[in-house]
Amino acid sequence: MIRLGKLADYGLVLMTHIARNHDRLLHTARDLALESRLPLPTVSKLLKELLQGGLLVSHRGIKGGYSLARKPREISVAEIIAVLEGPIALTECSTDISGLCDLEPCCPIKNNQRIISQAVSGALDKVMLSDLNQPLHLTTIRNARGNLVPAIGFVSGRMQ
Amino acid sequence: MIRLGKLADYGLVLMTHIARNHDRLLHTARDLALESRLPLPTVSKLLKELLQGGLLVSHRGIKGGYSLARKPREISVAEIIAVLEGPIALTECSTDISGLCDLEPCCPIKNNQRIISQAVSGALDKVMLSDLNQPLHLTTIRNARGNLVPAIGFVSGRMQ
DNA sequence: TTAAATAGTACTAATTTGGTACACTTTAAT
DNA sequence: ATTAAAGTGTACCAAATTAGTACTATTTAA
Repeated sequence: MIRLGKLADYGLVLMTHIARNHDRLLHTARDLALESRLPLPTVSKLLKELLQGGLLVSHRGIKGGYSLARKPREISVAEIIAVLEGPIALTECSTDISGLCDLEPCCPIKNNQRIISQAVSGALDKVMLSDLNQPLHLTTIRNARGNLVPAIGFVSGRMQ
Repeated sequence: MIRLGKLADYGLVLMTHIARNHDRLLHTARDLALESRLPLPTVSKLLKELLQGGLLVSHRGIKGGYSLARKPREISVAEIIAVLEGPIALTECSTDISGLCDLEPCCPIKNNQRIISQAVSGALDKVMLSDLNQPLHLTTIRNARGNLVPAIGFVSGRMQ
């Protein structure tokens, strides 16, 4: 399974929550922890990282809190994941940093792995935070080979 | 970083190698280990799993070995990963198996997470094993927002 | 019959990840 | 000025996952 760490998952939860309630100016770590049912230390840690990643802005001191640095439709899922888990890459080989792989000078599939990574990151670049707020509904259909493939559509009601 | 385990990475290496040399009828675990510079026990383990996943066929006994179950252009990277690491899903919530998440009955972003997972798996469904053999070349260009995005093109020479 | 190969199971070690604790800084309200 | 509520930074520990290895059984061409 291609895995996204729990922390990145939580981060998506928090960002979605802030985006969904963007009428509220500031969100404190405490409130977000309560509302998302996540432990406060973890929430604090995540908000800190999202701040450092430039996805949130903060106000310190009493009556402080966090809010989105940009509009929900201008923040991609890829960015959120990149901030919390580093650049999206499936293997060390596929990052831009050299010297991590001892086979590097002669590795014949290095570029191919990059292609795979970029396919993933390209897909996640297109999913914006605002998309996560919309009541999208996922169904599956069968393609020519008989495999189940996803189909995304809108539903009329607001999901809870 | 969205991570693919080392073993799945190795698996891609092995599959690519077999696809590249599909003129050779059978590939023994020993040969593949030598050629890929991977430890034999690990290679054996992977080939076994790829066999059980229906991606390889095997011939037992002396003069035995493995070969592809289908043509390289009919095996997707998504399938290989799914065989080695289970169904592609970024979090437990996004698999089809219910009951893994205690927030499930009221989790407002469950479907959204599915969408994210499907974006990834949809992207990897389109990358076939045969694509990994082609001398594709990856470059980056800047998009409207000034971010680097991937661009894939063909190169004239065969890379080694 | 033998040797070379795959097939299956179980275990151990290493790494990564998740989570927590604690001390420091900032700032609105009193 | 003081206080209390909030964010900020660092360091550390525990748990879960993953990687890797060893060993045994089975199959089959020569």
